[in-house]
Amino acid sequence: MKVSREQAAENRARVVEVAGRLFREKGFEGIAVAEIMKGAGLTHGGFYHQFGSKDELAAEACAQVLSEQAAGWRKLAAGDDPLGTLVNSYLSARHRDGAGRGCAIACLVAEAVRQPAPVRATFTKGLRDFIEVLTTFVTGRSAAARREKALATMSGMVGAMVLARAVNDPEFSAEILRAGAKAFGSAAA
Amino acid sequence: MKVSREQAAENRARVVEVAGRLFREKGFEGIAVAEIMKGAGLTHGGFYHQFGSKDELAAEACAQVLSEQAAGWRKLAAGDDPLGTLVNSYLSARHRDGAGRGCAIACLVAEAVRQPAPVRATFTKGLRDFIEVLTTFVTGRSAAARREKALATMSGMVGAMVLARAVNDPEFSAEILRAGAKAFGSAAA
DNA sequence: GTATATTGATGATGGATATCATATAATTTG
DNA sequence: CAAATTATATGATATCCATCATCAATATAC
Repeated sequence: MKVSREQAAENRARVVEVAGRLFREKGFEGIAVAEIMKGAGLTHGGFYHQFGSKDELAAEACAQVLSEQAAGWRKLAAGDDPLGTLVNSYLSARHRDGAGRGCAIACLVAEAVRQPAPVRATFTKGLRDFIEVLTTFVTGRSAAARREKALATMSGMVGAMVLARAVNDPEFSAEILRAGAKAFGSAAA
Repeated sequence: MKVSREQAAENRARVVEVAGRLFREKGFEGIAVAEIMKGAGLTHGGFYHQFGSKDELAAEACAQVLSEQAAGWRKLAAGDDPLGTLVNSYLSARHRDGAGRGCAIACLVAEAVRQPAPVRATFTKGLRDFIEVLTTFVTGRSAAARREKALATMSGMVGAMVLARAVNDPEFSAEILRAGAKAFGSAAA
């Protein structure tokens, strides 16, 4: 059946949104197109009227998620101690346990390597944005030093999060997060 | 056809070894049992006489790879500046481009979350070993401080490696590795 | 209001893959 | 050297999944 333009656009947006959540939760290969459509309240058949392929949806969903995330980070600049705030919220149990609503990079980097070009390009751009924001949050003598610090901080945050998620001992996992927050959360060089 | 006991044991070991390489290169879900067997010069049929399931092989292959890796790290203790040596070799272009022979954690953490219990347990144990070794490489006032530093260093190394691999711009990738090596490679607190 | 276009549903299709039953052949064992 | 054992091969089965052809229904265009 046909549906109004607005309705169709809304449906499409919902597919992208659901895809963003499910890809983060289950990985690119861990979720089927039919499941995503079902999650959006549709059946799998109409998918190819709206998207060229699963990979295309993956790229679009990632772009969406990454840009929202970057916007969220930028907002922190207005507040107090942006770096500490960011790192503490990033390396929180809440973020660890809510992958579907969390950082796309932490969920999907490892798989990104094997994804087609558009997805990799999207990730690269997203990471550049994050680094750019982080550079304004850290302190350092020179611009180069701040950029280095931003890169190391991003690496530390992502690494600590993936490790904390992988480990099957809650106490060990919490320890990883605490150590990361302490090491990466202070703006001083 | 039948084959001598030694031959069979050798074949089995080769399957584990090939699996270790291919899982690291392609991920747990990115490689089929038949491919692994083919890589070991066998056909897929005999697989289930040697292994209970693909997951069982995954756990065994990971355990093998992780323990070899930990042994390699321990050897560095004898040399000069073990931390610097380790971090520089870990965050090298060679390691980035040779996932099949590199750190199993960097290749597979993100997927580990969704793996069955034995695989997760293997990873957790492997990570504990790495942290233990790293703790002896770093400096710090107290044992607790050294352990914190070891955890943060491990997070930083893994994070920098996965980011460097995900990015599709060689220059950006190299920059990530350089910043990581500089930030995490010095034994001082 | 009728015709057309288009969204979404239903249901193939083809490929891939894990797992397993059975066949084959060669090694042990007695 | 014969019999029993067993490692590997062949091939089947069942499931899953991406993609697509076709159909039904209705919103938009004329």
